[in-house]
Amino acid sequence: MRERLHARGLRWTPQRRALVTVLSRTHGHVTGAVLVERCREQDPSTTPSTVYRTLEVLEELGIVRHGHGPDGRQQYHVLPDAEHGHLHCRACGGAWEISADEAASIVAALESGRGFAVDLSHVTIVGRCRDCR
Amino acid sequence: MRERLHARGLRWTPQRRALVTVLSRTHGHVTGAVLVERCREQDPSTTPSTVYRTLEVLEELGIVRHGHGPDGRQQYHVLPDAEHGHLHCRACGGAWEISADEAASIVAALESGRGFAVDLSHVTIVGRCRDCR
DNA sequence: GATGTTGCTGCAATACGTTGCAATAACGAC
DNA sequence: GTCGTTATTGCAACGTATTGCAGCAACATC
Ligand SMILES: [Mn+2]
Ligand SMILES: [Mn+2]
Ligand SMILES: [Zn+2]
Ligand SMILES: [Zn+2]
Repeated sequence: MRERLHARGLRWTPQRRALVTVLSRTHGHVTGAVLVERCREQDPSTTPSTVYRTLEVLEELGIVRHGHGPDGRQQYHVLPDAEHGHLHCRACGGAWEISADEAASIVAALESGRGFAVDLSHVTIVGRCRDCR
Repeated sequence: MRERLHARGLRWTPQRRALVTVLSRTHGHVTGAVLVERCREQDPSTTPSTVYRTLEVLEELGIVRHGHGPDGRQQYHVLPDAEHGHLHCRACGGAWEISADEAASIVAALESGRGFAVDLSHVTIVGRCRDCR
């Protein structure tokens, strides 16, 4: 991490170290607010603005990615095995991942039809799951 | 409007009348915050909570639909001619609509593969447009 | 180890939205 | 028109996220 930051003229600070530690212990998806809270557990003096700004930096480095839940709140995930989108059932609150394969249809359609490059990590689709219909 | 509400045991209040008036003059997409602002122009005593709660009611009635911009903020649109999704370029801020046809691929894939019913109005896809690549 | 540069932090203010609760008022019934 | 029921409002507090700015500190250089 330290080297990745330095390579871009950025700095390795205690606050960043704390967030990276928190992230390394995180699996699956987390909201930004939860990450702030977990950093506070480590260091109660943690400020939200610093956490959110650090998350932006880490996203630029490709360490994390974010999307938004059905309510628009940020959801982060760390170093996913494979890029994927997100599926949420409005009725039961269930959440699933959309694989690149599954999304290939729309990604290809927008690519060839409009020359548009889709950010699959940021895609969230909301609706009703089989059980809730 | 009055009858649609009464049919469900709901009430036709001045505050709802004001929002409906504002909406009737609205074309395309608007953020929730802008709607609050426009209601305030008509009646400065307007409260955000009332506006947002009324928007929920109107959405249940099918009068409006909402999605979220790339930043997660709410975007409403009134009685669209056809249901559609939303496409945003992260670089230039450009926005386009995704027709039902264009989205048919993914909607069908999730439907047949998982029995999932997609809410296309709520779909927002972010990435880079042809010009910005 | 001291010094200068400049990226980062913390603070305070702001924006957007939601929620609990007590008071209000729309509505139907008489 | 009056009255009772209960949906709705307005308020205050809270949750989530972003931004400008002044002071601080990580880093490279010597
Ligand atoms: Mn939503
Ligand atoms: Mn986003
Ligand atoms: Zn469900
Ligand atoms: Zn663009």
